[in-house]
Amino acid sequence: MPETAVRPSRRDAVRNRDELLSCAQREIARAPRASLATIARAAGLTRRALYGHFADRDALVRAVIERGAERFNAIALGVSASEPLAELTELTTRLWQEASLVHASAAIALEERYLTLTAASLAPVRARLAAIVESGQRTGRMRRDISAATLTRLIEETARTLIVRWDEQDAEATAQLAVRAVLSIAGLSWRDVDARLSNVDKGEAPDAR
Amino acid sequence: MPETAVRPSRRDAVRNRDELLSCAQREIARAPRASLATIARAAGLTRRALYGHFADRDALVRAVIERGAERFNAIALGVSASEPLAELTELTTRLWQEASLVHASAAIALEERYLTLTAASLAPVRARLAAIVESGQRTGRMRRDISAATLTRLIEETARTLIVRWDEQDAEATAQLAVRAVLSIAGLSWRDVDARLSNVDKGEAPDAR
DNA sequence: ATAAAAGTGCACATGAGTGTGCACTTTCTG
DNA sequence: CAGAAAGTGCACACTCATGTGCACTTTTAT
Repeated sequence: MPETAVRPSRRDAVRNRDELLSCAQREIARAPRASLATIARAAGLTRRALYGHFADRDALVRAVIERGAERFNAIALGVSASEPLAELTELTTRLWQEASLVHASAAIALEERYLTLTAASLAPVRARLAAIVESGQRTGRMRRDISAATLTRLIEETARTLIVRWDEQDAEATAQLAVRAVLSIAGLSWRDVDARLSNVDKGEAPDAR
Repeated sequence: MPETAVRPSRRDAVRNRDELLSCAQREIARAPRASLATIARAAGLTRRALYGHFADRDALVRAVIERGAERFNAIALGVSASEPLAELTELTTRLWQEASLVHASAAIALEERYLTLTAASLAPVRARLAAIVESGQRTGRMRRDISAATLTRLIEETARTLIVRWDEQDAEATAQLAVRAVLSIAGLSWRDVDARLSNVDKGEAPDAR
């Protein structure tokens, strides 16, 4: 046998590594400058033990970003509906359910240092959204006064804003608010938005004007 | 004569204090944790000299926030038009011109520590916007599927997002993009938005739907 | 021109956070 | 059970930023 994997490493270590990532996610979302001591303590470990899992703070943060992006991308790829506006609605709603995970990525995304990594990690989501927007504009369901690229970015930022800067208690209501905002940005009048959210999945819905 | 103002203080000192505030504004906007050394150097002064103007970092930051809010509020109070949507358009456009000042306030506003001060300092702007929204909903020109308070906040956040997170070169185009986004959030369909921005100030414009 | 105000340069104390070394204990896993 | 992996506790060196003291020079206003 080759010398690969002398010992497969213990299971509790894997659990602890996972716990560290989860806690880092939460703590960093709460305060982007959360110290390693805080994170380790939250995971029930010592600061010293953390260094057994991650070389340094940078390695930990990158792992957190990639981990968040992973679930994010999975959701984006899983979304599909008969029509662009329905897809946009579903995408926004689904991502909302992962808001707790998103918070971290969003908070870190602002840091100049990790901007490149974040952008790269979230490429699949962005690509999916871009496809939806393109299809929406082509079929006349989304606004055409703004270029596809700009509109994609605008929708992305609007969703991010709602996710990051809305600490309301009523998650249900806020999620719907996000959908309303996104659909409005997409070009729909508020009456169309309202109608669309009243009769869910009624198949062929009215397009943008 | 009473002992008030033994020496009226030098003029260059006033200039330097002003320069410090401007640079602090810019540097903090660029990196919220900018060190006092960086700020002082940008103002052509020594870190030590900075302490001659402000007791500590906290005092400097508060002064920056209040300074930014001041111009902001002045603009908000100066805006008036015949009709709510026109007012909203003008408010967004005007605030855009002060974007460089806004950047700082926005960056600092995220800091838990100064959130109270920021909110208080910007109260006039918020009040003005709230009045516009209320009037817009009452006259049927703005959406009614979202409460006035929530819609006010939503518009505010949308504008902030566009201002903070858009580093494009073409300021003109971006400013118009902000207006389009804000009007869309207000409830207009994209065709109405587009029509409104084509014939500027045509007096009586179509309302929402 | 002159005295106070403003700014410089340095030194120093402080505090928080990072990353590492090392001896020791706990906990899995085969 | 035995031994390696994982974690603990503590000490240490290092960096970066803040805030202050003090002697000295430059600038401004009268």
